[in-house]
This record gives sequence, C-alpha cells and structure tokens, in this order.
Amino acid sequence: MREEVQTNPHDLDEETLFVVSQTFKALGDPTRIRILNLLCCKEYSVNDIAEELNLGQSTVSHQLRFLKNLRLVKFRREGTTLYYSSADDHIMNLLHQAIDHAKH
Amino acid sequence: MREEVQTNPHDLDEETLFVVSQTFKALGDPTRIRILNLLCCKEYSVNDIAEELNLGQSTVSHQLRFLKNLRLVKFRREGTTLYYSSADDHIMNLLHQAIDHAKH
DNA sequence: ACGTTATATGATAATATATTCATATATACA
DNA sequence: TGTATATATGAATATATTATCATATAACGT
Repeated sequence: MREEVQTNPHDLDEETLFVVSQTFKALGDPTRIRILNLLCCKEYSVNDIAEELNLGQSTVSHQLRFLKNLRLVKFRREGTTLYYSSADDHIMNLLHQAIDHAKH
Repeated sequence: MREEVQTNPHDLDEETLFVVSQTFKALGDPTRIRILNLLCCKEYSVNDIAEELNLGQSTVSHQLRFLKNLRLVKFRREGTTLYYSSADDHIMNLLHQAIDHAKH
C-alpha cells in the first residue's frame, strides 16, 4: 500500500508541482532567459553565446548544464566545439508568450 | 542623449528581461504555484488558503504580497476578511499550460 | 474603549542560487 | 607526445529566497 499524501482535490500532486516549479525556475533568471531567447532560432557554441551576451564562459557553461538537465537545450559536437540549441518547443513557446506579454 | 545599452539585436532589453524573469520567478516556487492554482476558479480568504494548502498564515500572507506586487492576484475586503483571487488571466493561462504539459 | 478575529509586517535563520576563479578534461593537430 | 583550443567542473563567495516566530495593525461587535 502506498502513501496518499494528496488529500485536497484543489491541490496539485507533488511530482507535477516539482516539474512545473523547476521549469519556471529555469525561466526565472535573466541570464537563462537571454540564453534561451538567443537559442530560439539557431544553434550557438558556448563561446559564441558568451560573446553575444557578454557573459563569462564558465557562467554560460554552468547555466547550459542547468538547462540541459531540464532538457530545455541539447547540443551536438563538432570537433572541440559544442553547438547548443533549444530542445523544448513547448517551453520556448511559453517563454515567447511571456516576452510578448511583457512588451505589451 | 540617452545611453544605448542594448547593442545586440538578438538580446532582450533590460526592462523586458526584468519583467519576464520576475514573472517566471513568481511561478517558480511550489508554494506560489499551489496558491495561484487554488485561486484559479474562485476567491479565498487568507486563512482558507492556509487551511486548504496546509500552510502557515504568515507564509500565505507573505506570498500573497509577492503575488500582489506583480499584480498576479487582487483582493476585496469584507469586514476583517480579505478575499484574494487571480488577477492576470494571461499568466494563469501560462501556468495551466505548464501544468498540463507536466502531467503529459 | 476593550476584546476578538483576520491579516500584515519585521527580524531571523536556514537554504538555495549565481557568478567567479582556478583547474580539469577532451578533441584536434603538428 | 606535446600544444592549443573549447568546454566542463569544483570550490568559494556573495546574494537572494523561504519559512517561521513574534508582534503589529485593522475592522468589528459589545
């Protein structure tokens, strides 16, 4: 028999809550928003992202790992260079809805 | 003449970045998600929210202030009781899209 | 004015997060 | 094998966030 934690019908189950909050947390940081927005239309190497957005290489790499763990980005290797691109159309769509909304 | 900080056409302006990240930050916490999700369909008093979600009164009040500052919720007074309800249909829509997405 | 109830606020402590620096790894090529 | 380049990683620090506790405020009824 398994624990039934969820008792209130108007509340969300823990798993959903975790996934949703993690996803929005990913979108809740300016640096990650800038990276995702950049990756909207084409792939970029780590260094290109750092240059385009004026960020440190390490910062970009750390944030890409974060986004990769959530499967929001993916990459492909070419020699020593890794080309990152967006991986979740649905979440990218949410992001752009919010950006459009923010711009009025 | 004013400072032109934004030089890269693929990057977002600071104002948009701030609004978007703040909004997603609001949705990036389990407690706030539960509150917003509860307020989806009807209004609740602070104490009712606390009871329904098994949270402290102070916690709920603090989070409601956060959400109110972002105009994601509004309230109406009746005697000593404040009834809170959701105030931004667009953002509530984003939230429910993400919840549906998370539930597969 | 006083007590009661509902909510807000301020301070604190615990935890999480983001960036930076230094260094490690991995691939390519001479 | 040695060097160069691209990226990843770990540690440390600074900052932000969250929940809790105690207390304040605000409205109401007596």
